[in-house]
Amino acid sequence: MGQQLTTTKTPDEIIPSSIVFLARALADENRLRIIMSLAKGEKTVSALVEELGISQPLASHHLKELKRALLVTVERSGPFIYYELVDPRIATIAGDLGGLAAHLLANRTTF
Amino acid sequence: MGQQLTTTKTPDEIIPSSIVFLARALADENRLRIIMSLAKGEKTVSALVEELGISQPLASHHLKELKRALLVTVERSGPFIYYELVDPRIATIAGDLGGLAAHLLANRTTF
DNA sequence: TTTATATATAAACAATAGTTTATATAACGA
DNA sequence: TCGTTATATAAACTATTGTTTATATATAAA
Repeated sequence: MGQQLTTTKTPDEIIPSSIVFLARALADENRLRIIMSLAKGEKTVSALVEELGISQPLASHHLKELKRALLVTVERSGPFIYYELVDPRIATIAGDLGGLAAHLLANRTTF
Repeated sequence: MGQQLTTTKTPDEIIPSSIVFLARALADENRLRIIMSLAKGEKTVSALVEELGISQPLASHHLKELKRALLVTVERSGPFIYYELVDPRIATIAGDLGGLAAHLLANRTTF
């Protein structure tokens, strides 16, 4: 178990695949909203479920993917499980993508 | 035809979906390699096909997706069609993701 | 014109990924 | 230990996406 991220590859091969790996984490609206929410501080699953209006199993599923992508850490406190962003840079990068998207949309010629 | 990116939505809804839209463009290894290659200058389809070692229809397919994501522009010159990155920031952001990925991998506790 | 080259498109298929529903596990208070 | 709450997991289903194969279109040279 646990996705193999490193093998015997040249940097040219390693880097693209690890970029793709993180980009995938941002490429789903529910995961992105989880990331943005966690950027404001650690949260329990139920807090995310309520805030985002998604089902509990769906939240757990996406949190597991974010863990697989090394983006979140998990900590239990009694019956609650807190998820926390490992590195806030992922939210910054998401913001950069949003800025670029806004720029591309504003300057696009074709509809 | 042409994906609807803007509707009557609040910024909270527009921004996530446009981020997801661009993140998807980076979330495939072949598209990412096309972006990285175009970051070094405009290229014809055949040049990309040769450089990346992918089939011509596959290259055309991914280039069409990048065009849909507003990331590339197209220009014909004789029988050749040149693709060019609209904004180099997409490559910068990809690089940022790579830097973060390297950091996450270096600092990860679980395998 | 015909032929060759460059690219796009369409159809079929394969593979991934997201979602729901149902159920299991873990913690804790009564 | 029983019931309740919080979360995870598994299975089934659906939807989306990537790839190949075959064919169409466009340009230009012979």
